[in-house]
Amino acid sequence: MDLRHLSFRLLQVYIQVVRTGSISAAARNLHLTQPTVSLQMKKLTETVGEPLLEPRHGKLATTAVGNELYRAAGDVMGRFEDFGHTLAEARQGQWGHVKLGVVTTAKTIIPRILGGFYHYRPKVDVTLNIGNRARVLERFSNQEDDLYLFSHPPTGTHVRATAIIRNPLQLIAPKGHWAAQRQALDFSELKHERFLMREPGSATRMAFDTWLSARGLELNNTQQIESNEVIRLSVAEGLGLAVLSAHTLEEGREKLVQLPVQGFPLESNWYLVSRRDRRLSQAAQALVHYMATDLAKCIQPGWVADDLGKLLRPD
Amino acid sequence: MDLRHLSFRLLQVYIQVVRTGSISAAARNLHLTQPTVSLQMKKLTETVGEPLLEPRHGKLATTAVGNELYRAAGDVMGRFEDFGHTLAEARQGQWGHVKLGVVTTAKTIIPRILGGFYHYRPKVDVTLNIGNRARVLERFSNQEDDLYLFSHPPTGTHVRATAIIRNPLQLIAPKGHWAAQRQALDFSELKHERFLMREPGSATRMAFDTWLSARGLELNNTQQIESNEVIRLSVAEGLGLAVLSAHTLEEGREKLVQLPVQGFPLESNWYLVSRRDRRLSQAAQALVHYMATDLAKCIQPGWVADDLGKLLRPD
DNA sequence: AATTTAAATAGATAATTATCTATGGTGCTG
DNA sequence: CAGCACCATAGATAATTATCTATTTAAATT
Repeated sequence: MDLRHLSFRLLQVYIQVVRTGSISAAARNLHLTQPTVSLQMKKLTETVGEPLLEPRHGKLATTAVGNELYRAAGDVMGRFEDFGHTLAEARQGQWGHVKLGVVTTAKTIIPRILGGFYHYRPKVDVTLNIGNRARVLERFSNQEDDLYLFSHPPTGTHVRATAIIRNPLQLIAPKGHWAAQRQALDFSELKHERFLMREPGSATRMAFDTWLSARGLELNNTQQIESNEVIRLSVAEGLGLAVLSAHTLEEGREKLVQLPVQGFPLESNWYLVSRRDRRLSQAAQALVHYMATDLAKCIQPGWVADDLGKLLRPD
Repeated sequence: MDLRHLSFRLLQVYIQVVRTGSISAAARNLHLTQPTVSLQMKKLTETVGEPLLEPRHGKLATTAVGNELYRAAGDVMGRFEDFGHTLAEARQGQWGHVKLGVVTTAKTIIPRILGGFYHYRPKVDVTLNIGNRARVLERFSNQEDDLYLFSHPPTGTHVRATAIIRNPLQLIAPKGHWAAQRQALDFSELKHERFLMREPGSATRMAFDTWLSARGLELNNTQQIESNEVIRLSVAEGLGLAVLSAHTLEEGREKLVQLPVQGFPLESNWYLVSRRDRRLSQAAQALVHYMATDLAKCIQPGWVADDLGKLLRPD
């Protein structure tokens, strides 16, 4: 038997014929004409190579082989019905995978977002890829993930970026630092202090550098450290000052103070980034939707960006 | 999703693509060209309405939906492979149903034949319909069974009948009957005896009547009894003489004698009958084949008809 | 025997499929 | 950067399918 030319439709028709025991009745049920069904049965019989139906007591009944085929056909249709249901769920984003590329800085808020999302769509599987900006950028250009979280989104026409979470960059000093006594400070007063900074290319560093150069300022005592945590601890130990995302200061802030320098905290945001040239899976769309509507439930309300609705508006 | 236009072939191709992770490789395996497969994947994707494949690490990998489809496709193909095997068995007549219509007289040998056949083809299911000649004839004309066993097959061009078992009709008398003393008898000497006979239309009766009228003989003392067993017992009790199939005399012959009348036993046969206008199922062919080759194993060899080979020769 | 119902066959057609060759784009690899 | 391997698209065609209407044949019922 050559299965190739068997189609699901044919099996569907066959099942109807067997169930009704009549070609005409099957035709009526399927909104076909009687000859159509008759012909299809003929073709099916030829494909199988054995008689499938025989008249018995005025109805068509299956032969032994026909009955086996009926069972096989039923199993097969049932299996594909299941698939259809699964598919429908996937269509609604009930179900599926999302791959998320995240820059290291953002890793502190991610767990709360995903925690909330898990309750919203328990069957959606999220794979998280955390890396420094360079690695995530590379993943972005290789299209390895569905969605990305950046502080400074890459540029390009195929990039779709929406600010979702505010990310104030604070200027911090160790508790007891001289500048902490002051009511107000101008940044120029700090230019001889030592600053602990992330590597160039990191979003925090970029924002700070931009701010500095816009004001024609230059620092002459800096040290590069590649981890926000280490920077935070180092500042606490009195090794210098730093500009850090407020999110990394959630804990262990007892030994730190925020300096009242004009212009700080620097306002920046985290952006949810996707590629315009790639269709988002329904599961990914569900995540976007969740962020647009329920982010405030899992993030301190003050940190949520102003216009989350933008996420849902096509552009 | 509309399953109708899904064909098994398409799923087969899809499975290859998923397994090899490459359209070109799948095409080679299936002896198709690469664009063919490419196009088919496109069509399949359209049918499902969701992306199924995505490039990953230089190969094509399934999406979540694609993977579900792959599993469904695998299940379905597996199911139909099973069916294929079942079908192959049925093709060899390993398997299936045979319906057999048998006249009452023959019921004594049927169990032995079917017993042997059961060992030959244990999975073939035989349904036996036993009736008097008239009922079996009716079944024959309604095509209710696959094969029939008659003493006098019906006539007609669409009837295919082959003698398979000899059926000598013996003239019997009660032990101690006057005629039993004689070395040889002429039938005319018995014409005043009472004869117990089956109803007109039964094969035994027909054979006897034919024999009588060929010789211009007529009986003037007959009684009709519709059962061979009752006739046999009645003869034993001295109620008269009878002509009976040797097969019905297997047991209880102590009180009977066979009269040495010229021309007896009447030679007749049982015929295996089928309809030329109806294809025999493989299972039925297996039964025919069994009779042609192994009948001697379950029937006393002297009773097997001469040319069983005729069963296997198409005509 | 007449009527009704169901199945098969014939004949037709528009749509679809399966398949090809040829070509263009993309992304690795030496 | 030239070459290769891979996928996608275009364009073409012969075969097949799905479907119809109309008719014939067969079976069942009055």
